[in-house]
Order: sequence, then structure tokens, then C-alpha cells
Amino acid sequence: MAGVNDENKIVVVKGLMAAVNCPWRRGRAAVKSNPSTTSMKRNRAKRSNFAWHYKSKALFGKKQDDVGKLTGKPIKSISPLMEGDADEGASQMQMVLWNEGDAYDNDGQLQNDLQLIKKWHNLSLPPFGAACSSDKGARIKVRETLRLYQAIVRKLLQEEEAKSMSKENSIRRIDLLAGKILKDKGKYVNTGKQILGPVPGVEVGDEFHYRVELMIIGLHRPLQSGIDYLKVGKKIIATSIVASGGYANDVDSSDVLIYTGQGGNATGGDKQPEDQKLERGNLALKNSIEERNFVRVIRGFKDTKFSEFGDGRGKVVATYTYDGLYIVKKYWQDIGPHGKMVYKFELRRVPGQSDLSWKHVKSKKFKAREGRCVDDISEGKEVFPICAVNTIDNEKPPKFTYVTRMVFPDWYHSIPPRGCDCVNGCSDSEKCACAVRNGGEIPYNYNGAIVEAKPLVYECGPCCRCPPSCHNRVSQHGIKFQLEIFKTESRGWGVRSLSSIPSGSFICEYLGELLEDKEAEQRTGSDEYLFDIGQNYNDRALWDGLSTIMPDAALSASEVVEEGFTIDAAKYGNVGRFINHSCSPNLYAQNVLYDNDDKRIPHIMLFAAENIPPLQEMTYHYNYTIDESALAGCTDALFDVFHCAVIIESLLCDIGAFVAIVGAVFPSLHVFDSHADVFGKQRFLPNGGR
DNA sequence: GCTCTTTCATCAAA
DNA sequence: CTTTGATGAAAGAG
Repeated sequence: MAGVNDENKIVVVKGLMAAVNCPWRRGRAAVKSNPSTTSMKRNRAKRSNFAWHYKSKALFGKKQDDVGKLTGKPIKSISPLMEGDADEGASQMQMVLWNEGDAYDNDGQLQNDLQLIKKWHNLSLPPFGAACSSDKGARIKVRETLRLYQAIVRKLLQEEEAKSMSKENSIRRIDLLAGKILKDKGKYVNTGKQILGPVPGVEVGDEFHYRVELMIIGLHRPLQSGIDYLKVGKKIIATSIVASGGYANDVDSSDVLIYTGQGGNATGGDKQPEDQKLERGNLALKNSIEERNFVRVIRGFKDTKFSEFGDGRGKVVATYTYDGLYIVKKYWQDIGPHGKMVYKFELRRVPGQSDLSWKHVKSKKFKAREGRCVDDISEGKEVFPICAVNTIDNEKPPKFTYVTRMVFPDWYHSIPPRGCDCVNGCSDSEKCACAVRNGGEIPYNYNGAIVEAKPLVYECGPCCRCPPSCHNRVSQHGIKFQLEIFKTESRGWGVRSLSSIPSGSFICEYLGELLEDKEAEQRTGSDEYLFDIGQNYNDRALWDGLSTIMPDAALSASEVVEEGFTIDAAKYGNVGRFINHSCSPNLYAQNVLYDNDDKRIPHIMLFAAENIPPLQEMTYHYNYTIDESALAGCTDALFDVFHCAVIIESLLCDIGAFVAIVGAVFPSLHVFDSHADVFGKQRFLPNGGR
């Protein structure tokens, strides 16, 4: 973040910090100066996994006055989301685009271009902060909508997988069905007239897995066509393109994209390929050369992934990355592989936009890049080495003992769980004891994604008869992505991934020493690595059935905070101890039990709440039990994952008939392990081919 | 409005 | 694993 204010001096910055203007930090400062508050018992700088506890209070509108006193500020002054945290990219594009000091091009048309651009995009040189508030709202909306869409897709997939044993028909296109559900609910974003230039709430580097996602946020409307365009008067100009094909030989270095026009393909059985015509998308792109308007570019990669859970059949997974704005420079005719004429367009990326992380990660220089100071902080204990990168200063990561399991004290004795007796995979949700404990469903998709946030997830464990490959064993197998820790500008060390991470993926556990609350209390203040666990779900009946239908009612009834346990990752820990707090996080903490039946001591498993591009910092909400007011303001939009479950539940009722159709075939699987470079393998036809 | 056509999707069978 | 056919939703064009 750019500005570091004075508050920063008050708070001792250690490895795990919130951003300077994060509500939590404000709250903490306020509490310091106002020690006689009523909630001193909670004034501990500790993380907790039970955020919805506070959410329920916010919803019930209690204690608004107290809340104001606590922070010393009216609650409304606390901006709900996106208020300074790890998401540094917001609104970046608009800012930098107008930095006229940038060398735009060497054709000397900078001023000319800028004027045309201004004309089209009607952007009056927005200063740094002006557009931010509205833009942040748009960002939240886009992220919420996408999370909702992804959650619906996972839910539908879960139902498909659960019913795959029976003989009924499956839903063929889950992506389309999920889109239809969202549309019926009026959840589309940026509807109305088409947008030329940047789409509010969408940032360079955002990743998607379905074309439907591009449509529902207004980034690119056609579901199949690669060129979207709009009419201005009698003229059509291009607004966005999807580049899923090859031609990208010069990926590494240049910001030039050669794009092939549409049409001319032999689509049907008896049709012959034809010369492309200068109409529709092709015409729009050509017109955009004259108009010099921005064209959004979305790059698509296709890769075949294999799941470790399931029948071993691969599945093609597409990843679409928003690449930013380009300008069409020229076009010409060429001969395609089928011998007919095709149009080609040269597009150039507008300078000043965020770097494209996928380019970095794919480039060969990347492995030997600067700032690498520790090759593997886990010292070989993790499946992947976790390196430390510091391009800010000379600091090395703090010393601690890396562990891959919890460190238990002498007094601790685990309660062995009852396992399931499934020998042929835990797919029968009625017979599998673990599925029953999860409310009659396996909480994961076969691709290893968690379907929705739950109070507690029961994975199969050592007492189960199912094999380690059971798809109800996800988080117990450890990290699946190549992670690294890096020095941030203002929040100490942080964690990011070198590959793309799809929504719902397991990231890592929060490991450390298990402490009783009394002991944790003593360490509070000097220890920044405490995580409160196992709070507040003694009444399991409330969680299990009701939570997805009436979450707030259930939660308000179970607000009693018991004496619990805490994980201290100061001396012993894993990569999880480096993950920072954010009020608009991309991860969340999920309670999981598998090798122990003590609900007071669940594993704290961090999962991706949305698609996370490579090199984007990963964060979760610490849910500090320090200042409820800040949380009340901040958690509203935070619980989308949890909320998704509720909304899905109701949505599914509406389309019950649809969804009741069941699958006949064991669905194939997709995996989202690493993001392999598929450029070389891309099938390429002039029009993308069919 | 109503069809028809087009479309760098997607799935699953061959 | 690669290819191919069937299916599909949305929007422009007539």
C-alpha cells in the first residue's frame, strides 16, 4: 500500500500484520487508549476461526452504541471491505493509465491516442482516490458474484457426484445451469449497456474457469464467440476478445498479440471451409483500429488435469485470465491451415497496467530471480520446497521450527474417532458414516475442492477403512501447491503461490503448539502467532442441519464462548504462520476433524475462497476477538462463502426439478494442481477450431 | 417480436 | 490422449 500513516508507529510490526488502515488495527489502537472497555476479556490479539459468531451480532443489530464507544468512532465510518489490505491492485489501472510520462509507443501518437481514448472511455483523469470508493463497491460485487457462481457450480457438481451411482441422467452443462440460476436471481453484474474499456470491479490478472463467468460480470458476453463488440451509431467496434488459441509464440517478452478473426470454419459435417469475411467481429476489430478504442483481452489456457481422487480420467480445465486493455494496431490477410483466407489483427497492450503474473511464472528467468534468500524454509519437510523471497530489504525470515504436524503437550490425549466402513470409496452418502456426520454428503468434490464453508468438516481418517485416495481426505494430505513466502512492503512476510489456485482448494493447515487458553492468555501480547480454535460450537445439532438454512438463528443461540484452546505458531509452525490478515481475504479457515474426535480441537485448514492468480498474496480474516465493531463492519461482505451455501440452498429449491435429474456416469474429474504451460500443445486452427 | 445463424464451449464417447 | 459429434445459450441479423 502506498501511504503508511502514523498509526503504523504505534503498532509493533511483526510478521503478521494487517494493513495500515485495516479496521482491526484501528480497533486495536482505540482499545489501547480506552482500557476500561466492557470487552476486555476479548482484547487479545488472537485469531479465531469463528467469524460468523460476530456476523450474527452484526445482523441482529445489537450493541450499535457500544460498538461506537469501543472504537471511538461511529461504526459507519469503518469502511466495510477492501479498506486497505493485501489487495493492492484495485483501481490501479485507471491510475497508471493516465500517467502521461509513460512512454506509450514509439509511433509518436501518444497525445492523439490519449485524446481518442478519453473520448471513448469518458474517463476524466480520475485521481488516485476518487474512483476508489465506487470501484471498491464494484469489486466486492464482482467477487461476491463470482464466488457465488463457483459455489453453485461446486454444489451442482457435488450433487452430480453423489447421484452418479444411480442411473438417471446427469446435468450435462453444470456451468450453464449455474449461470441460469444466477440470472434468474438477477445476480448478473454490469448488465445494461456494454462497457468499453475497464469493467468496474474486474482487475488485471483475475482468473476464471468458465466462459459463463466472463459473461455474468460483463467482461465478455458471448459464450463461445471470441469477439464481443458494440454498436456506435452505425459502426461496430470491438470491446473484448478471448484468445484461447496459439499464435502466442512471443509470450515471454512482448505485449503484442496476434489474433485471428472469426468465421470461415467448417462447422457442420457437410460444410466446407471458406474465406473469412470482413463482418461481425472481424469488422469490429478493424473499426477499432481507426477508433483506437481499448479492447479487453482475456487469455485462455486449456490443460488436461488428473485427479488423485477417482477413476484416473483426465479432464480439460480451462483457465481464462483477464489480461488488461489492448489497442488494435493493424490487420492483414493471411492463409490459414485450411488453405482459405483469414484475417489477422495485431493488438498491443496498453502500457502502465499491472504486470501479468502468468508471464513471470512461465518465463524461464523466473526460477533464478532476485531476492531469493532461503531455498526451503521447511527444510525438506513439505512435499514442495517453500522458498523465501525478499526484494524489499535484507531481512531473512524469522527463525522457528518447521513442523508438518501439530505439536501436542504432554497432557493431551486424542479421542479416537469412529471411522467409516467403506471399502469401495465413500460415495454412498447413506452408508458412509463420515458422510452422515457431514450431513449426508461428502463435503468435497472429486477434484478436491471444498463445496462450501461449514462449521466443521469430518474427513475420513486413520480409523476409516477407505484408502488414502478417498476423496473425503483432502486437507490431511498437506499442501498441493507450490507456495513461497515473500517480504511485503508494509506487512512483514506474506504467502503466495507460484501457480493458479482455483476456488475451494485446500491451501495449508495452521500448525503450531496446542495451548490451553490460560497459557495462551499469558503469551498474548508478546506472541503474534496465536490462533484461537474450537470456540463456540458445542451444540452440534445446531450446526449440522440448521446452519445452512438458518445460519443466524442457529448462531445466535450458540454464542456462549467456552474455555477453548489456542494454537501457538511462534516456536513451532508451518507456512500458515506467515499468512497475513485481510478484511477482504481470499482464504478462509475451516475446522476439520479426522484423526481425533475432540471437537474442541479441530484442525484449522485454510481453503481458497476464490480463484487466486499466481503471485497474489493469500490472506484470511483473523477474526480477532478484540474489537467487534470493526468486525461487524468488516464481516458483512466477508461471509460470502458461508452465505453462498444459504443462497444455493434456496436456489436449488427453485430449480429442484432440474437438479433432481441425476447422473448416470461417474463424472470425470478435474484437478487444479499446477498450471502447466500448454502453449506448445495448443491445438491451433485459424478460428480456434472445433 | 420471431426465426435463423453463428460462435476460440463443454462433455463424453469413440 | 486426440478427435469428433451432440448439445447448448446468447445475441446479432434479417
